[in-house]
Order: sequence, then structure tokens, then C-alpha cells
Amino acid sequence: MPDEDDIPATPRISDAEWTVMKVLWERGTSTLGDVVRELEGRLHWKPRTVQSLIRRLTEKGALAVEAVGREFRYTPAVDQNHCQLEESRSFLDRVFNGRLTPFVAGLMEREEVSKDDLAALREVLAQAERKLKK
Amino acid sequence: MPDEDDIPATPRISDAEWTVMKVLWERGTSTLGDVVRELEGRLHWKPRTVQSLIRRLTEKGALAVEAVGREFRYTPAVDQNHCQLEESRSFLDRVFNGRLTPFVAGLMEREEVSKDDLAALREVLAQAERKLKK
DNA sequence: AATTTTGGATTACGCCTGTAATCCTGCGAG
DNA sequence: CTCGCAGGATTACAGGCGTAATCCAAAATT
Repeated sequence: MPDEDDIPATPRISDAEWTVMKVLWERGTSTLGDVVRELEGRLHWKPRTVQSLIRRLTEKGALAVEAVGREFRYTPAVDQNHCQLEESRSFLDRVFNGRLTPFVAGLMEREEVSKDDLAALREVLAQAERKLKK
Repeated sequence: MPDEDDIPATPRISDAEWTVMKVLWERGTSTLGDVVRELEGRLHWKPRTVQSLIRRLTEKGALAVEAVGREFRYTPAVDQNHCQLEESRSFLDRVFNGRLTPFVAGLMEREEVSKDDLAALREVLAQAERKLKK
């Protein structure tokens, strides 16, 4: 079964790179300028910085490039959900020995969770329980 | 209000360093040998590697040192819950724009959550709701 | 046409990380 | 008394990361 881990399906994405990837996932195919404009104001990053990050992401296969005229269009080449899941796993392993509950409990204790979040979580939870039972 | 973020209360702890810190939090004050023995088998790390990590953690103030005879005893100097919370926040920000629910939902979709976890989560959730209501 | 802007290619640079190796010394084993 | 070993101090070293600067050519603007 050729699944998703013999070939580096999800390359390692660094902190700063996540910022860029999130823009690309949100906007879809974009040029350097698009990303730069999207980020300016929020961040102090110079255009060359963004370009460096995009280049690295391209090199590690997280973005696909397509030349259009003299410019390049960059498109996410990895699935956001998959990347998030990998990060989630590695984070939970590293910090909480893989245990989800202490993580959530920790946030709740410090009141980092809003009423809306609570409601949404309850819904997610109920759904998961239904699925398990079925 | 002197809170916890003007002085570097919680230094940045790297991946490998987390492994060491977890041992120290679990065992409490320990020597290098203790940690090395605790980790061997699970990891391929050479004793010098562990020593390096411990030294770095000491330098960044995550461990306190106390000389006993010619050895040192290392003790966690930062609170585990606090470190976990910081990591949690930075992880959620980076990967999920700070939103907890998509994170949990993502794990649930992939059935990464056991029945026991679900029960525990429900409990945590209920408690948080009680606290909010009160 | 001259100038500014844009964006690719190349290069930079210091810090952090993972993963040790070396050197030296005191302590316990023999 | 001698030798090995645990463990501190020092050093290593490549690769990743954050954050660009430089150089250059095409495109857009004036």
C-alpha cells in the first residue's frame, strides 16, 4: 500500500515557513508579490525575506512552481490538514507524551478557552462519540 | 502587575531538550548518570549528548545546579505546566492561528482519540463549563 | 528614454540544534 | 598503587532558521 510516508510527503515546515504556507493555503496559487502584500502590516518582513522562505519551501517540495511569463506562481503542494496533523502529533509527543487530554485540560485551567470554543468542542466531541459508537 | 513574561520566565526549550526536561520533571533532582540511564534503551544518545543538553538547559536557566561532592545535581528550575502552556500557545498560533477547536477536530477526524480520551475530555469540558457559568 | 519597481539567483551571517568527540581529573575497583 | 570510568569543561561541526543584502534583468511608470 503506497501511503504517505515513504516519500517525504510532508516536509518539515519551520515557524516562519508556516506563516507563508498559511497565506498560500488561504489564497491558493499566488505570486511573491501577493504574499508580500498579504503579509505587510502584520509583519516587518522585507520582500527578500519572504522570497527566501518561498524558495526554501519550494526546494523542500511544499510549494509547486509554475512559470507564468517572467514570474512564478506558487501553489501549495502539500495538504494543509496533513501538515497540521503531523505537527499536532509531533507537538503532543514532544510536550505531552502524546496525550491530548492534558493539553486541553491545561488550556482550560488557564481559561484560555472561550465560551464559543467550549460549545464547538462539545459538538466535535459529540460527533466523535457518535462515530465511535456506530 | 508583575506577571510572567517580562523576565524570561520560561526559556525556549528545543525538541531534544524537552526529552531531557521530561525526565527531570518526572524524577526530580537527578545526576547526569540518572538521566543517561533513564534514557538508554529508548534512545541511542551517547552520554556526552545528554551532558550537552543538560548543560544548555542549565545555561538557559531551565535547570538549577547544585554541586554535591564532585558531581552536580540538576533540578528543574521552570514549571512544567507553564512550559507546556507556552508551547501549546505557540503551537496553536503557528499551526492553527490560535484556534483550539480545529486542532481537536482534526485529531478526532483521523480517529487519533481513544474512547478513554473522549471520556476524559468530556469531563474536562464539563468542568470548564461549570467554571464559566459560576 | 530614463527611472523605479519587481522578482529571480546568489550570497550572507550569526544563532540554534542535534549529536557528539577530546581532554582531564578524581574516585572506586582490583 | 594503578587503571578504568564517570562526569565536568571545552570544542566540533554540519545543517536549519530567521532575516535579509546584492546583483541583475525585465516590466512598469513617468
